[in-house]
Amino acid sequence: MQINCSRNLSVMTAPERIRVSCGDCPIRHRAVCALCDADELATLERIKSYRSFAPGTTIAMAGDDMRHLSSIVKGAATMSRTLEDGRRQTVGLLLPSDFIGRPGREVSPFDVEALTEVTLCRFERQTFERMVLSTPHIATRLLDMTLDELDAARDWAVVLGRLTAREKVAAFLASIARRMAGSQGQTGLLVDLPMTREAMADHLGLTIETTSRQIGALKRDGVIALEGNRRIRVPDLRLLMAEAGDDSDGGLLV
Amino acid sequence: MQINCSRNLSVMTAPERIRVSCGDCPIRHRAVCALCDADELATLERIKSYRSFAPGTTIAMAGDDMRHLSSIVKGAATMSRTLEDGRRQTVGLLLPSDFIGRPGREVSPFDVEALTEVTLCRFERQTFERMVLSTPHIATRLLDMTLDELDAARDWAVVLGRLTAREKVAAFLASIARRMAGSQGQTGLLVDLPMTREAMADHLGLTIETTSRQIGALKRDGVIALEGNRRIRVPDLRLLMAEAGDDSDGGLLV
DNA sequence: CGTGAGATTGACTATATTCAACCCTAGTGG
DNA sequence: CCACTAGGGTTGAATATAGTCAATCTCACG
Repeated sequence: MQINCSRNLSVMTAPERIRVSCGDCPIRHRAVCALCDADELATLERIKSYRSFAPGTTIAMAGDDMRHLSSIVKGAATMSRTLEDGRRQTVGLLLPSDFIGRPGREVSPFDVEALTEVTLCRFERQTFERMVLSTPHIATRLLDMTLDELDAARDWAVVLGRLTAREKVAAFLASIARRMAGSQGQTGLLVDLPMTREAMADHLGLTIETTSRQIGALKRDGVIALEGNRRIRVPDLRLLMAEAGDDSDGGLLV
Repeated sequence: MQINCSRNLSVMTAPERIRVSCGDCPIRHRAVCALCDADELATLERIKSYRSFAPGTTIAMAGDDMRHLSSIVKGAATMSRTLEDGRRQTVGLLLPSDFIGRPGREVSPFDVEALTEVTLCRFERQTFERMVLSTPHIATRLLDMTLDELDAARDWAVVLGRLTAREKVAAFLASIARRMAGSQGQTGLLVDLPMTREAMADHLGLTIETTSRQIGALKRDGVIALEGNRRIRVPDLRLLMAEAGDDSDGGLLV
């Protein structure tokens, strides 16, 4: 479990003990609490707790008891499954506002690992479950988020099942570009990749080598430019999306 | 769009006009209405309508307006996406009690096609949406079903991304065996396949030929036996599941 | 009995994997 | 200050797996 300083950790620090008021929360309007009114927010404020994880560390292992349900406030994590012989498949990329866990289940079906420094806003499971039952605003929002994730998971099935290696890589980069859109220079979109080639490969159902080769090919063809290993420039997002084998604008997101 | 009589349609009949009372409904305790009490059921009874589709026909096309949300009462259908160049990936196999559509969206993101004769129990979308908001029993059940489907979709991502062709076919047959478990003879489990090799291939991210070859290989190895093209006998389900590359009992279902 | 869709089989090919070597960069310690 | 190290990344050659193309089989149905 090496500590790789993705960007914001030049010195290894103890996890910061953040405590943000819900009103100032960066994911206030996108997370599971998005629809909550002032009263409901006050309740959440009382029962929430924060916890941080260093890059590369495990947030939950498949089979673990889930004592908490959480929202990602900051950072990126993966949800994955590993087969007995070591093959691994990432089944979800978790970004700020994404929800971890589900009401009514105590055991995590997947491994969850921090890619970068991750901050979670956590609720004790049973407390939250009670709150879901009594708070339609939360139940409704949770249903909506879950339906969105289901659509995304199904879109991803098309990527895994039918796209070529080049198309897979292009689809992934395009989806990251959309979700993590960095600075929009006149030279194009700057996108920080929150993960190694290995994590990308696990997400795409490819090997590291194939992933690397396809990134190289997209670079050679001018579809992307690299700025170090963890950052790409996308001169023309339309071009990148066209490489993803689906010219429509719908679908194909993580 | 050929009509292939999978099993129960020796003569092509006009779709039967069934009308079951909710109390007698075969999916009463598994569908979106599972938690409803007598009053709620009475309301559903008033607003529901039935519609049947012949095998091979289209229930909804990607991009279509969804005027209704439905539960599958009988039969099997697929949800799939087709790329411009014709590549197709099935993203979900729909069986009795499964729900089609989602509150809050007017347009279907996928094609939905009947594999066998399908009977739907339908609700006009906006009426149902209002009912979801006012009926926690429905909202709760819908959330639970959606979370289950999300888990299944993620499990399937592992199949698509990391299993070999043989493992994919075994995983699929095992999942069907579990969900459609037919008669449990002393010679093993009898499983009716509700689909052609092509539909299987589309579900597994393989070609027809590879799918056929792997079925042949599993047969030669005694893991399965064929009784015609649409029915298999599974002498030992554990053996079949072991072929699916995941020896655990969890996960790996459609 | 002829037809046609679905299924199987074979030969060849393309694509991604495997195995291995090597590069690059940042951090470490002499 | 510079050599050393290690993790991540890239590249090349050989290989395996699934795809493609084409022929053939099967069987329910007309």
